[in-house]
Amino acid sequence: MLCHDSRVIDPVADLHAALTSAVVGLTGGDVPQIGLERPGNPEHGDYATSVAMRLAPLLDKPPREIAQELATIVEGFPAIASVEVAGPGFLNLRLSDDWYRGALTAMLTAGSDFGRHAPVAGVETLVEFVSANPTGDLTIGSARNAAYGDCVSRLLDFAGQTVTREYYFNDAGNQINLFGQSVRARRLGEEIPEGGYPGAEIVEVANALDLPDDAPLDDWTTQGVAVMIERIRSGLERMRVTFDLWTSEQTLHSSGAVTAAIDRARSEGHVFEQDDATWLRTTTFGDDKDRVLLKADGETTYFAADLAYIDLKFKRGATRAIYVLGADHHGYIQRLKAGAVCLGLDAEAVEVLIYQLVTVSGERMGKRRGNVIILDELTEAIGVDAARYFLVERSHDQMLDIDLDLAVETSSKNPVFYVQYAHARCQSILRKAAEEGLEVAGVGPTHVPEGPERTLVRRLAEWPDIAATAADLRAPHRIVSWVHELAADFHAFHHDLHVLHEDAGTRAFRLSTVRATGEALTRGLGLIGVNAPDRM
RNA sequence: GCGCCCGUAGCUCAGGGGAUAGAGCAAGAGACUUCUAAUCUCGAGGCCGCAGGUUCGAAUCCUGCCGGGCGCACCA
Repeated sequence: MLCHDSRVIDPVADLHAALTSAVVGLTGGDVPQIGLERPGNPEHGDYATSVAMRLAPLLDKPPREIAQELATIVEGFPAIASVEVAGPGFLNLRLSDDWYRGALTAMLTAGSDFGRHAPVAGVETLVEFVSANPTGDLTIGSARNAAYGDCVSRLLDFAGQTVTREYYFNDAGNQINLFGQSVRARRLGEEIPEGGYPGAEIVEVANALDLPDDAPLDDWTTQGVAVMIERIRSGLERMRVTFDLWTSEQTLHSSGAVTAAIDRARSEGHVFEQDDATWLRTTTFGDDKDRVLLKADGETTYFAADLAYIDLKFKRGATRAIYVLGADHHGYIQRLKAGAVCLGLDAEAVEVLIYQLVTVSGERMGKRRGNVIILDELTEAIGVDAARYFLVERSHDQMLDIDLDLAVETSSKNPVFYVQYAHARCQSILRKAAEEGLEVAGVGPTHVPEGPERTLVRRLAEWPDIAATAADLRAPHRIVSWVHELAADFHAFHHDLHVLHEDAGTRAFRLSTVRATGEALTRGLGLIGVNAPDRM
């Protein structure tokens, strides 16, 4: 596990801390990285550490000898039932009943906050995502952006950061002009212009507008954008993705922010004139080529607005600006970072997350390919829960193929049902316990035998580390994997053990485990925006 | 040509320095008098793309190659 902040309630971190104190006892201060992990092989204990091997060069002693000395110290800890030196110098730890009961009590006490980090002062993270131009409905690619960006936001929030979610939309320039012309053409029954937008949604937008046929193009454009933005917003909301801020590119121009940003970069000495255009010397800071800010015709480029927008993000108080972009935009990373430095900002505070492209049943989607799959179609076809689950099931670094035939299938092949069903089962047991008056308060003093109960509690105790690591790595798919493993452990537990046992002590521990599992599934699924139903 | 991502079981993938590399699906064999069998159990399946290097230890880190995807605008 990684060593995370100890302000989180975390039974495993407590173990880590105990081990650290033992190491300090040996070295007198120096502490190497202490790896503490759950071995795959049960013979290697509940947890194992390789710290003795890392300590060997430091103390100039054989690893097994160091492991033996550590074992003697650690053996006395109440959380530890037994210690064993194994292999080249591993320390295999077996946890005591005490630890299992304590861990379960701790997670039930923390409830939905188990694993949540206390607010970190001075960290204001701005996550800008989706940001698709309002010239059409959101495609499957934007759906991945929405799901991924939203999950990253939830993860960072859970990790104690103050998160603001922002949608930036382009409502100026050529593409938007074409959009406005397309809307008007659709309404008047004329041919859409060359390079215009042929999508069916343009017709719907056109028909929603209350404009006379001879209204100026600007009106068609402005009102068309407003309607399109609302379509996008409500679609995202149905997908449980909401934003704190909607920022228009137009306002950056009209407020003078774009001009101000160019002036600022100029005063920092990074602007130059060439071929009648105004350029930003981004190559000074690692970009492939310099970028134009003002074209020869005097128009600003999209990048000029980007520059103003970066400036705005930090002026509003963000300490970190995260961008979520598709792989086809990876070339923007250096450009954005270099742009920030040209404004006197810190490149490290600009973080660009790239997700790989999405295909549907093996085919790449494109607005000009005529085979577009829209976000709304996806959620209607397979439901919001399944859509969100599948969209973040794989690493964002990995290409994603959504097999619509498979995704539509509502069988046990579908992992989201498997996980949700585990939660429904938990609730079912808890309902029955309540109905029959079999509820018991607390974890109880019972001995916890080796078996599914211990396996399940160990899994549950991983949560704070899983959540913190997923946030650090911006990797919501780790939450998905974990939740699936938890469901599997629970199904096995449920199959092997009768929870509403006649012995009150046994019942107390098992009921507590079921409660903790139900909460963990709700919490974990919540971080990926998937519901945990009480009945199925 | 340059840059980013990927290459692990038949398929889709997990695995961010540790012991015998994991999961789902597919294919095979079993388990329902039960708090939901929408479940569980067991077996089979692998030059971790190739070659070097770092390390006590590499699927993991470094370098080079091979293969696939995506980019490289005074477009947005």
